[in-house]
Amino acid sequence: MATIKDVAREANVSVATVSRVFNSSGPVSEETRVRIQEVAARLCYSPHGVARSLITSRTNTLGVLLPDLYGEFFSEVIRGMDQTAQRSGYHLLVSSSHDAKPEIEAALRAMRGRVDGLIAMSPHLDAPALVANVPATLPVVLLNCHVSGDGYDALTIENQSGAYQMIQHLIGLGHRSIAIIRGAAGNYDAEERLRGYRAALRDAGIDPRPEWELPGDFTETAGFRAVTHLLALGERPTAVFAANDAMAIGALSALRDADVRVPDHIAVVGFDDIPLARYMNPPLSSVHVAIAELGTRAVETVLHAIVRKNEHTRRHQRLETRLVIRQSCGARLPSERPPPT
Amino acid sequence: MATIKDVAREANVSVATVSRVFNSSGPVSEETRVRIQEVAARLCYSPHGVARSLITSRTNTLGVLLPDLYGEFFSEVIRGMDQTAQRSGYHLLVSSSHDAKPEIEAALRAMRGRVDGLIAMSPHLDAPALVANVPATLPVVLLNCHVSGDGYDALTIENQSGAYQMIQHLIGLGHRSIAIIRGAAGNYDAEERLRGYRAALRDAGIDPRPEWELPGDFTETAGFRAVTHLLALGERPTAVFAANDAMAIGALSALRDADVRVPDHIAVVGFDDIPLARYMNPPLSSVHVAIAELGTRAVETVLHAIVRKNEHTRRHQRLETRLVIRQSCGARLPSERPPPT
DNA sequence: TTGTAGGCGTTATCAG
DNA sequence: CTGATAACGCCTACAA
Repeated sequence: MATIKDVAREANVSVATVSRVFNSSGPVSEETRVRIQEVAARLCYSPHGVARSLITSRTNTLGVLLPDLYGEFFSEVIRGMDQTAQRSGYHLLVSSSHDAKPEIEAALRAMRGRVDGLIAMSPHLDAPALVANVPATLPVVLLNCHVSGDGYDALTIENQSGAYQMIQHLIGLGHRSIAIIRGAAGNYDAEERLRGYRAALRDAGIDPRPEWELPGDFTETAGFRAVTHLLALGERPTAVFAANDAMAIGALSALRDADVRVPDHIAVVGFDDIPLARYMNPPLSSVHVAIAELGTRAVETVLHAIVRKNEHTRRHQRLETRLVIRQSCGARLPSERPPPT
Repeated sequence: MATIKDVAREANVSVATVSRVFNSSGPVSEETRVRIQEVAARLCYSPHGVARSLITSRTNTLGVLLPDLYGEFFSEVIRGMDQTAQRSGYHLLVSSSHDAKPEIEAALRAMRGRVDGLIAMSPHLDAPALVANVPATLPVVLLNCHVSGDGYDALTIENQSGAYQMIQHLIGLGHRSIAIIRGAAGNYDAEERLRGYRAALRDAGIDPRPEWELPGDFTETAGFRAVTHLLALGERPTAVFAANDAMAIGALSALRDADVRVPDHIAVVGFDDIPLARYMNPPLSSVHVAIAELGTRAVETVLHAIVRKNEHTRRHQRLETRLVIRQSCGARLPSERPPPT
């Protein structure tokens, strides 16, 4: 590969001048500028990112640490991040599928010196682990994590109120026996959604039934199994709240196999409102989360911390949710159709 | 951040010795080794990746260029890539959502000097664009692209035979009027799947019906619209082949809305066999593609080209597909259940 | 407007 | 076993 020196030699100038034209960082006569650009084009020269990073100590790269996320949630959040990062000339260094703590810490260390900022979404991540494994000066945004204090920027979904509203909606439809398929153990979102579920029941004066709090892990299979288990129980709830849409889809599938009709015999609702939700049979009622927006906001926040370092104040942002009522919960509403555009 | 110099000074050794213990690249007495490690731990030192890259000219990073992919296909392919890359100590620099050619070329250039290899999945990418924008020495793997000659490693799905087999299966079930919902215009996979569809009809002596080759773009919405359009036509096919599962799901949704029963009134099949396919109502027959495996193979190939540079020979690999028959196509088979594990 | 030279943090090549 | 020292490719004062 051609280096800045090659270009300088060919164009009969110094490397400094070449650097100037590539960074617009100083006066260069029009004549030499075009000559240098021609030579550069001919030699297929473009600045070596790594070398540039070393001297400027900016990598134009954001680290993204993700857990073992499946399906549309993953792709949507990455899409949001990438689009926003690209607009500001940043790249994404992605490291995913981390579920064990030592693994995460290793990934964290491996990113050292390679990124200007970090977005970490990991249920197993806490402040001490961060302090020990990332330089204190590196801007970090915690995504859907437990946040302790305000040592870091944090961005979470309004899980609890979302779940609360959904359960409240079911109660409003007359349901009093409502099961939940819980998210992965130890997961922050899972815990908050469970909290919202419990609070809504309590506030409606409905006694909690531990046997109706079914374990899950956010996969379709878990939803399928939970419902299979549920149907084997003596008494059956009239509604099921899955802590995410993937599990709700698994639940729908199990109910269909058992010839239990939705929503006639049992109502099913989910959380996240992934794009597919509206195409389910029946269309799935869910708690809408702007997933791509979550990625966008995370990147915006970390970029702000990087670019406007001094005027940046750390804070905890929460992403609003809203109920999307379709047919799976039995509410009689004007049916929803895909967007006309 | 502490540098190698700081450690050297604190430990009363030269930087060379510190470098040796961190790279196990030379003899160091046990005594000084532990001393250096202690100092390094105390100072929270870890080698600066960028600086290391500059001298070793290895970044331990793979560039991944993706189009505007949606849903599970995207997440699965990234998962496969990341897992494989991690195992070999490589990172993934991801750049996605590229649909316009100039955009792709810019992304390509921006990766220069930042990656040891490149995996590019882009319908709009061709050999000249690559030659002009990436150093000739950079190992490149083309994913699901048109391949011209053997200038690059390439990895594609057996689209045509997969589609052929699926149509053949439908014909075997007695269908003779089969529509297709096509993939995005100009997309390589889309074209090949269409080719397989046409070939299967032709070989069965069935005349092609241009009005049953519906346009699509791989989204659920496109599948929904295509079916809506189809139902408005005078004559109606007895089976619909969607060029991917997302469109098949949209199709199912539209049929349900129109009270057309699947598979009784019309058969529906997809392509890709995304994890969700088996949870559809009815469970979706599809052409199975090992999506994560696609990512894995791509990374393995590019790593081979990097690590075993001299003994690497470029080639075109094709990923096998296989038919997964569930209920949406009306074949009477033992019903499939989610895996017991 | 242009050139010179120092240094970013490492590793690699020599000597000792 | 250990230590100087020269790269790696680039940016940036400072000098001309």
